[in-house]
Amino acid sequence: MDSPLHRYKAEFFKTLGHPLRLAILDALRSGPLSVTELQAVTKADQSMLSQHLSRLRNMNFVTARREATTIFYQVHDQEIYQFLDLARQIYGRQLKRSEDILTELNQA
Amino acid sequence: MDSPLHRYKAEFFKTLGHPLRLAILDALRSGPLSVTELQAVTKADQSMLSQHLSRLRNMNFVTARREATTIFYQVHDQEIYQFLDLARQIYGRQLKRSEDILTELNQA
DNA sequence: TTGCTATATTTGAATATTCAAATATAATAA
DNA sequence: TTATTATATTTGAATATTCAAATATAGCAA
Repeated sequence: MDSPLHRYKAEFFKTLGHPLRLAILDALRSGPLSVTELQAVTKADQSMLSQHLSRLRNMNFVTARREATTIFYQVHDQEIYQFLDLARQIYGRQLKRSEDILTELNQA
Repeated sequence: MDSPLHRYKAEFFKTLGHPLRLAILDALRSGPLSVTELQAVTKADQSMLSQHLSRLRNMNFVTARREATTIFYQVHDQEIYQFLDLARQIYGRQLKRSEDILTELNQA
């Protein structure tokens, strides 16, 4: 049952499984940004950013376009934000569950 | 911009970033299953399954209940399936893009 | 051409994850 | 009690990921 589909899907989620990559996607919510701008927003250094952008590119989360010497990144599919927001709702509820368990523990 | 929220969110996605863990969640779509049943469905061995179930438990993707000596797992929040299906749509489109690029390459 | 700016890639060490095997625990039955 | 079944945890080696530093490339201007 470890199908190629599950393997691909796992790669998809792994690509999202890094704080900086999530920060990059968040930064691109309001439109394309250059790498320099992303450096400013995310506080990550050039090499880090470039490596993580590369992974996001490979999974087609973002696309890049060159304008002279500057490269602008943008998300490939805006629906990713609907998806990320749904994720937030779900882990919000999962977090709440952890809190509930902690509360119970403290009361006992 | 590497906030605790991005770190938590990354953990959430990382937990989904494994083929067996995705297979487990898929297997639980139609209702709770025991570990033995999950072994049969996923073809994974006992120890593997237990370890991955443990990660899914830690992130509250699943809950376990004991019935005599058998332990049944179920998903904690059914909405996870809506979420996984949305993921499929998105990576479906992302895959399509890769295919398009390949087609272009072959034509050139 | 040289030099400069923006970005990408390579490299190797540090760290984290996975896997398989062995061992541990918990409930029950004999 | 001992044995059995179902599941969980620990351990260490194999593998993958991350990070930081160094190096490479691409476009442009002087």
